[in-house]
Amino acid sequence: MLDKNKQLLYEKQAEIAGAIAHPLRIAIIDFLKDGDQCVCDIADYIGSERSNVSRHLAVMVNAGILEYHKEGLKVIYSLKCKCITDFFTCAVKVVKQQVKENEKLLRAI
Amino acid sequence: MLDKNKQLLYEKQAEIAGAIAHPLRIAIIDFLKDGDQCVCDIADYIGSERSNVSRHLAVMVNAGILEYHKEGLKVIYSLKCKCITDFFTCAVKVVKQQVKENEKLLRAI
DNA sequence: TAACTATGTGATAATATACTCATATAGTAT
DNA sequence: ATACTATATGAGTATATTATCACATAGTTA
Repeated sequence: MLDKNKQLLYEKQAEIAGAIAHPLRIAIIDFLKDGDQCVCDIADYIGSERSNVSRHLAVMVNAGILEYHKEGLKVIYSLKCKCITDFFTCAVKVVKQQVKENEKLLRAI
Repeated sequence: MLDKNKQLLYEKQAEIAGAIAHPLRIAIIDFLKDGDQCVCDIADYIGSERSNVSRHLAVMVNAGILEYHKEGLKVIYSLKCKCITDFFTCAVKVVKQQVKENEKLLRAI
């Protein structure tokens, strides 16, 4: 059975996974991988409203995967833990595996 | 700007992250790490209804991170891609970092 | 000070997720 | 065939997430 401590860790980990679990947030993480960016540049890049981007950023800061600092009017966001990109490496593997299976299926038709 | 293909990949990756983003599902993944299991044993382990567990399993199969095979009445689930545990390694790092920061904060009071 | 720019937040509506209970399905055993 | 066990699913409710708009805040510049 699950003990309380493990459960607590699972909740925290679920929050972190949840903070990644959105196409726009993944786009943001992928963008920040190549360097820190302010909200307006992120918004331009992913093509969404600043208020919306601001909220998505807040979700990720809250989960502990992003950090930020202010520069004048701008707020610059950056990845707090580069290891987060390991997830993407795995996710790509999973997607490739699925594509392979779909190809097999297609050939069987 | 984001191109269509990247956007498609981001959506798929978000689905995978979403399939991890629940305490019970993380508990299940952690449980399956040590060996394949049937629904009823998973349900007993995490302490939730079988119907609920069945749905959580379906989410993960759908996202491509679990697979299953039938053995008589039982359905045995297993991790499809061990690399999924890399995410947990990173998540633990993130959590530890947060704890450290909280300790700093505490000492400042 | 006034106008401006970047960011964040409250309120709302739309949508998605999660859990529960009852029921369906499929395989097993008597 | 009947009763049983494991699993999955439909329906309903409760809750959470997301996007949008309007507005608030904070720093900048004229």
